[in-house]
Amino acid sequence: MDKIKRSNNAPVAQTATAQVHAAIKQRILDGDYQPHQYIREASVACELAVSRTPVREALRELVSEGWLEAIPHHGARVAAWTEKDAHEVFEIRLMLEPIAVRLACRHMDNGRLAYLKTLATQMETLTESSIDPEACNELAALNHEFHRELISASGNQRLTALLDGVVRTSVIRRNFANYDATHLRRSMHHHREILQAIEADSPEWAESVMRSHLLAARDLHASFPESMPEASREIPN
Amino acid sequence: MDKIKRSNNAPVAQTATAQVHAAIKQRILDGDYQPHQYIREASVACELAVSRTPVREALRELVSEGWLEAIPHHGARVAAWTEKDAHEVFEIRLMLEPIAVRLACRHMDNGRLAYLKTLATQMETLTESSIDPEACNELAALNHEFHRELISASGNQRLTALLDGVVRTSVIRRNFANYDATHLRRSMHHHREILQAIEADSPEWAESVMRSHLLAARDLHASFPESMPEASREIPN
DNA sequence: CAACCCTTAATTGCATACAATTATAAATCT
DNA sequence: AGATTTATAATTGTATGCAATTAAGGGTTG
Repeated sequence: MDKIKRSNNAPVAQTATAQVHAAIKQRILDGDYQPHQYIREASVACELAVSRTPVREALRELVSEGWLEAIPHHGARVAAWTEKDAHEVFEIRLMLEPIAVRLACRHMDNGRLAYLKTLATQMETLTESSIDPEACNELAALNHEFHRELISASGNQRLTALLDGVVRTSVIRRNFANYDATHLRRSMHHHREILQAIEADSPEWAESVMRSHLLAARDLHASFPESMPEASREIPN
Repeated sequence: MDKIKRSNNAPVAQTATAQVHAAIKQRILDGDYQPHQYIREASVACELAVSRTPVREALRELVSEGWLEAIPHHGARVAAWTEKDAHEVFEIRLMLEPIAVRLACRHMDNGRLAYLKTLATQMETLTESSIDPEACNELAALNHEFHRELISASGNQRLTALLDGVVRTSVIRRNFANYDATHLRRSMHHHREILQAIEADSPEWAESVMRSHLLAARDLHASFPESMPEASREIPN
């Protein structure tokens, strides 16, 4: 009796607008649309065989989600990602996630904890095996799901939605291209330690580890200054 | 040589969509649209003498901003405000604003500080005079501007936008109806003390006062349990 | 009498046509 | 030749008409 889990809160591809929404987001993720490139309504409408109306609505949604930026009477273009953006996101995550984990200690239930453990195990298994691009994608997805589930346990739905938006827009390309074996192992250990702290019912411990986790990730990111030409890389954490 | 300040980042009422956006938001604020009431595209379009298209786009924007909630194939209705919502918002503000003020200490410049002082003075003047409804509106607006300007000084634009959204949706009715003279004086003192801490270049002090400020506001809010029937009141802080 | 199906009304979702605005570029004037 | 102006094309913004979906009410049937 597995409950259906929907990790992404994107609109289900039932209406045309939702389909266009998903399609454009995928193209941004895949790098088909490069930063600062304008997304023309007519082009997308033609390619996806729909009218401009659902395209317009999808673009508007993507703008409000931070994927695109709208210039009045000029259309929407892919949001570029600067070092300042990365800095801002880490600053915000450092304010929210550690305290969120602290709150999560109080509201954690066995089912969720078990799910988090399976996620951690899956990530560890992937880390130990070969590091092909496909595995990197999977690792990134699992990592996001882990963080999201942990935050969700705080019981604060607004907080979950907020962080979802903040973190999501920081992931342009889903790969761990510029990773570091040492960092990766430490990261996996952090995940385990957070779960152990929660089991030990020590909010301060869990909060502290999460803070270390994020600070380590920020440091790693700072050590890759502007290396990628077109789009920012995945930031492991 | 006053620089033009735009405290609200709402779309300027130039395009029809922006006008509809502003109009509906105002109606929500004024209580013309009550919680859980459906906003029909056709009605609004007729009343504002525009077509359904800009109405649709405005509604979609308001949904993404948290003013409305969309039910597929049923339209958008005014988001209701529960005690849980208020709790979540305070929890988030407590995570973000104190640290934001701490950061603001490092980036504060004289011009901004002077502006904050004038805001504080204006609020104090209003507090000392009579408490008519009009003064309450003005006080709430100044209070928002004060907090917003303070957070903005953190230098983190994303953080400013984030908090703007979180706080904004918590204000359904712009009044200080359920205020308390004692709280109000304490609140004004907090504002002054934060500015003094910043001038003294003491981030920890400023952060601590902001935390006290928010905790006091939360406590006040908790002491008015579900008193208002239709829409939530302004939460003074 | 209750449960089910079908019809109907209302509303949103989508497509197309047209208007308004702006960038581009050629042409003209100084 | 350089700057300015003006026409043109491309793109977004808006209006209207139609299709799809859903909720409700009346009718039918067991």
